Amino acid sequence: MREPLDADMFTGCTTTAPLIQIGDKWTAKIIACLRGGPRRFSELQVPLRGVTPKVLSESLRAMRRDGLVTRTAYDEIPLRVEYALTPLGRSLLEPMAACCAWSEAHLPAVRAARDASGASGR
Amino acid sequence: MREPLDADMFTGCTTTAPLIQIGDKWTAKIIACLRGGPRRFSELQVPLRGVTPKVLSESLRAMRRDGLVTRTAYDEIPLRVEYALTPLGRSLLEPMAACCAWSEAHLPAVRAARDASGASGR
DNA sequence: CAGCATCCGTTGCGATACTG
DNA sequence: CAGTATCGCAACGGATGCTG
Repeated sequence: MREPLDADMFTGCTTTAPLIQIGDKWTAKIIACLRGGPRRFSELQVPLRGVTPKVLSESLRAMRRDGLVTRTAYDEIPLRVEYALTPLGRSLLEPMAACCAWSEAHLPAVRAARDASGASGR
Repeated sequence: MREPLDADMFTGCTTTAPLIQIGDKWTAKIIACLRGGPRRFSELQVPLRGVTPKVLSESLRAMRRDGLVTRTAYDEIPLRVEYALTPLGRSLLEPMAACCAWSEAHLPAVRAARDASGASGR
């Protein structure tokens, strides 16, 4: 007989803590965008189609607070601000790569399973 | 000069597709719970503190549809139903382990960064 | 026991308009 | 250019009660 699940299985789980929000809509993509070096605010808006300045700004502020990115403002006209990954933020690229590899390898299977069960949507 | 970001950088990105919801509140934990073998509905509710039957049921149904878990009902009194990982679902344990490893390694740094910027909350 | 139905609060996200 | 301020919706998750 298998042992019962521990009721406190996740109480101390660091991953549980709502500390880093890479599960939200944009954070992971922002990190991917910054992979090749610093980027400007408006540069980020291009691949992140449809992100509004407000939301992008919120995401970046949260990431700064968590030490994932840095913000550097240059005194120029017009204004220039660049965001870059910190070493901490860069370290996130590894687990992200693992997730992307899984997706590429197994997403067809997921798609097939979905098509199989309840042929039309559901 | 760095090349500009591709506007279509994420348009074909499989990870972008809202196909698998391991980023939601419960899916990843359910997978972790099923790691050691099949579990009953009520067994899952124990470590997943505070999950309501409705939400757990919804999550499990979505996971079944995506081919991550199987559901087996036994004709007994009282009712018994067991959920188990499919090979596909089990394969998710790998990237999940990578994410957990990152958390354990770097979450103290995140916490420190957060404490440093805006000492009290914010 | 294993769920489904209904209602409801919170939150994330987006649209739009405006400022340094 | 790089944001902030306001508004509003829709989706997710939770609470409660009922059924096979």
